[in-house]
Amino acid sequence: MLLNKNINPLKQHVDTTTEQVILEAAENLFLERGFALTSTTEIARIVGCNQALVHYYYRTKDQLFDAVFEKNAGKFVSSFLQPVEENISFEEKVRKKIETQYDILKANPRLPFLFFNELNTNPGRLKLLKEKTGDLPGLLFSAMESEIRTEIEKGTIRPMTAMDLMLTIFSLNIALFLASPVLKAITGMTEAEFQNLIEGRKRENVTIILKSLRP
Amino acid sequence: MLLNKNINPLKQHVDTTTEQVILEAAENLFLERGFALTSTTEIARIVGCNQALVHYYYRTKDQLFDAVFEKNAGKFVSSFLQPVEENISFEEKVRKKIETQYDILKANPRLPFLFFNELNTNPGRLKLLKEKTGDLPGLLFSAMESEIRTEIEKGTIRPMTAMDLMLTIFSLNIALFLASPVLKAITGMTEAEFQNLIEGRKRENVTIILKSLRP
DNA sequence: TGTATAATTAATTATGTTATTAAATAAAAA
DNA sequence: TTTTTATTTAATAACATAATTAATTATACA
Repeated sequence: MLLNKNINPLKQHVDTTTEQVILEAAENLFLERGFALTSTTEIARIVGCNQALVHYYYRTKDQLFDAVFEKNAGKFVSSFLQPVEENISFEEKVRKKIETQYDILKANPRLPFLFFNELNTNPGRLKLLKEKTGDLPGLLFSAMESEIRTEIEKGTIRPMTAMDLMLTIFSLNIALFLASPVLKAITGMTEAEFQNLIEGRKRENVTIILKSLRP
Repeated sequence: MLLNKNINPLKQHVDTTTEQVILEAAENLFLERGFALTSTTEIARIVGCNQALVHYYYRTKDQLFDAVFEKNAGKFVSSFLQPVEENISFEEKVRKKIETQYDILKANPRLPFLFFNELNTNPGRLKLLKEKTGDLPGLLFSAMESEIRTEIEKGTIRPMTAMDLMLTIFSLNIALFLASPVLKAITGMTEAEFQNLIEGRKRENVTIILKSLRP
C-alpha cells in the first residue's frame, strides 16, 4: 500500500492493504449509521484517500456495502445456527445457545442495528438473505421442534413451540444492544455502568428463559 | 382543500386538509423507510401534489419528520409510562403492563423500527428525547424499584432490579415487531399466519415473564 | 362582482453524492 | 535502467434532492 499520509500510525501494521483499510472504515461507518447515511466521500475522508479510490477497489457503494453486510450478517446468522454439543441435557443446550449468541453480540454490539436497519428498509436484501440461508433455518427448526416435543412428553418443560423458544432467546439477546444508545441517553449511565449492565444481563437472560421453560 | 386529482377517492372524507394528507403520507413513508430514504418529492408524488407544497406547509423535511416522530415517539414512550391500577396484585400489574404495551405495538407495528432507527443514527434526536422525557423515567423507575423491593422482601418474587424487569418486558415486546420482515421472509409465512403468531405471542410473553419472576 | 388572501404550481438554485475518466505517480518486472 | 502494470489523484459528468421564488389558480369575503 502506498497510502500512508493521514493514517493513524497505530494502524500501520505493515501488511494492511489500502483495500482492507477502506473496508474497515466502511464497516465502521455502515455499522454506525447504516447504508443511506454513509457516503463514499466520508469513507475516503476517514481513510485519508481520494474518493475515487473507494470506487477503484469496490466499484460501487452497493458492492462495498455488500462486502460489509455479507460478513456481518454471516456472524449474526451464525449466532443462531451455532451447533451445540449433543451429549448434554436440554437445559444445558439452551443455556449454551443463549450464551453463545450473547457473546457474539457482545463482541459485535452494532450487529443487530445493521441487520435490522438494512432488512427493514431494503426488500431486495431480504430476498438475498433467504436465498443464501436456503432451508438451513427450516432444518434447524424441525430439529429443535422434535427435541422440544420429546422434552414436553417427558414432562421436563411446559408445552411450547420451537418458534416460541427461538423468539424468546432472540428477543432477550438482541434488544439490549439495539436499545443501548437510548438507554445510555435517558439513564445517563457511564460507559462502565453500561458494560456492567451488559455483563449481568447475560446471566439474567439465561435465568429468565430456563425458568420460563418449567412446566 | 383544493387538491383532489390523483387522490384515492376512498380517502376523500370532506374535512381532511391537504396539510393532513401530506402528514399522513409522510408518516407512512417515514415508518416504512425511515428519514434518510424518504424524499419530499416522493411524499408529494404520493399525495399527488407539487413538491413545493410539502415545503409550503412544513418548511423543511426535518420539521415534517419532527411532527411525525414526535407523535410516534410519544405513543412509544407512553407504552412504557402507561399507569396501571393500584389496587391489584403485583403480578396483575406486571401482566397489565406487558399487555398494554403489546397492544400499542400491535396497533403500531412500525413504531419500534422508526424509534430505534432514528435514535441509533441521529444523536441530536437522543438529546431532544432526554430533554422531553425529563426525569419522568427516573421517577417511574424508582417507584417500580421500591415496589419490587417490597415483593422481594415478602418472598413473592426472586431478587431482581427494576431495570431487569423493564428490560425483559421491553425486549420481549419489541423484538417480534422489529424482526417481522425477516421472519416473514425466511419462514415464508403468510400474513394470516403471522397475525396468528402475533396474537399468540402476547400470552407467551406474559407467561415467560410471570414465570421468570418466581423465587 | 371585485379584491384580498390562501393554496398550488413551474421553474430554478444550491448542494451533495455516486460514478467515470484521464492523467500522474509508485511499484514490479524485464 | 527501461518498460509495464498497479495505485492514486484531480477533474468532472450525471443525477437526485431540499429548498426557494415568482407566478398562477382557487377561495373567502366585502
